[in-house]
Order: sequence, then C-alpha cells, then structure tokens
Amino acid sequence: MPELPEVETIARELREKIIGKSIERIEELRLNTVSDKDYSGLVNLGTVESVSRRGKYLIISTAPEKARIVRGKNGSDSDSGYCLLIHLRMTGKLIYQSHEAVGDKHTRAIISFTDRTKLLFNDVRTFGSISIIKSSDRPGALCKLGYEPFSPDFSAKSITPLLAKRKTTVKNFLLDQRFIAGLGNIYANEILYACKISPLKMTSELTKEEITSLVSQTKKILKNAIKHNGTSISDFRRVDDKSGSFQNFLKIYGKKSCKEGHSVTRIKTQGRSTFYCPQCQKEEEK
DNA sequence: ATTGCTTCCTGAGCGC
DNA sequence: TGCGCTCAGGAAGCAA
Repeated sequence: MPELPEVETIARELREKIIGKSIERIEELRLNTVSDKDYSGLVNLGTVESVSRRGKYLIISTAPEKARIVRGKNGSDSDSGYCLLIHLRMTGKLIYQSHEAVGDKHTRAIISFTDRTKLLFNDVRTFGSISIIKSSDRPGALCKLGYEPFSPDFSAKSITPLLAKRKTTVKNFLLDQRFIAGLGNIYANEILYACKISPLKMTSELTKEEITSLVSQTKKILKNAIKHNGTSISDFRRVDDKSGSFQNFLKIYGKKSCKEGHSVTRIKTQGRSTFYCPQCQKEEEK
C-alpha cells in the first residue's frame, strides 16, 4: 500500500524516465479511473516538466509544447499546461514500459508518450485515480493536506496546538491527512513503536517529549524507508516493477513479537490493523 | 465542528 | 478441487 516513501520512490524513478517527453494521449481502460473535469480530452497534454509528490499524491506537471503555442492552435487559456494528480490508494502501480505494451486485466489507464513509450496504471482494487487539471487551477485535493513531513514547518511546536485540541487517539491523528500528509497504516504503526507510545493514547495526553519524539521519528523512519525504496508488503512495486526492501526493516507491523521478545498485540481501529507492544508502548508515562 | 463508521474493490488465504 | 468466507486499507461520504 503506497504511502509517502513509496510514492517518493516512484516520483524519483519516474523523473529519470519521463521528464522532457510529450504526453500524446491518456487512455482510460476502466471507467472512473481518469477524471479530466471537462477539459479538452485526453490528447496532447504537453511535455513533462516535473514529477513531484505531495503527501501520497504523485504530481506530473506538463508545459504546452512550444510549437503549439507558436502556431496558436489552442485558446490562450490552455497555455498553462496540465497537472496529472495520481493517487495509487492501495494497489495502484505505475509501470514504465519502453517497448510496445498492452497491459493486463488490471491495467486501468495507459499514458502514452510521443516517443511510443508508455506508463501503465495498474490497479487491482480499482481505488486509485488520475485526475487531470490545468496547472493554473487550484488542485482542490492538495489544498486539504496537512504538513509535509520533511518540511521544517512540521515541528513539535507546530503540531502541539493541533494535538491539544483533538479528541482522538494518536494513531488516528497520524493517519489523518489533514494534519500530516503521507502517513498510512504501516508507517503510523512503526512510528508509534519507535516512540514507545501506545496507539490508543489520546493526542491531548501526549507529553512534550513524546511530541518531539513523534516528529523526529516520523522524519527518520520515512527517510530510512525512502533510502530502501519503500515497503513492498503486498502490492507495492517500483516503476521498473522491482520491489522496495523496507519490509525487511519493519519492527512492529505484521510482527508476532517485538525486538524485546514481548508478544505483539493486534487490534482493529478505524477498520485498520494496529500492531503494538503493550509493554514497550504504555499508555501512561513510566 | 468533530469524530468515527461504512463503503468502494479484488485476490489471497483459509477451513471444510 | 472447489466453495464460501474473511481480510487487506485510503479516503469520500455520511451519521451522530
């Protein structure tokens, strides 16, 4: 399930492959995979200028091709280029094919470049999506996202007032994209274990030290996961279909016992599996 | 306003 | 072998 490190891995690898290429067309193979609002259709979307990430969103930005501006083929309002906002949800994959490719039964969309290479959007559970907006428009989905974990703005100081106001558990807080953008179930579990904080602890009960630890462990664990190209626990694959390796470094998610040898407790919260060690992660301060 | 439950989807894994 | 059941989970939408 792609979270921030997995999307970052894809962005980095994709950058090497598609920057400078022109998007000839986007084919939607399954209904409701691609939403283009009511823009001109899915052809000639310009040249890829950048591939970036915000939270768990992958952002492919294009600029109009110079030749088309000179000829003035399109109205002036299309001169800004486009943003492809891609969310992989649980099982989405972007697979770059440098040769002729038709995909398989899980291929939901195909982005074709003018040099005949393709980016296949495969998604078994079909929750992923690609939305196409004009660069000049405000991307609604991105506006709702909270702190980017690697930003200096994400600090103990900045989240303390948010934590104080909430009436929810720290696990739910970490998963809420409106506060911190990019964490999913696996990393939320790992961060709490590293901080020795119970996932069930209320946000308003966190100590100053715990908040400091939450911020630093979030940055540290995400950074380390990116270094290992993400976690391939089930479906995550890199652009070249290879796996990440951070699953080999997980300390609590999916584990039977923690590194101290204590047995790990597994509960369901908000429909998600929460793994924690009741001995290492106490709700009350020692 | 805030919180938390339900829903969407398909394939893997399990018991019988 | 095959059937039916459960599970995996991000986030929109909804209800309390």
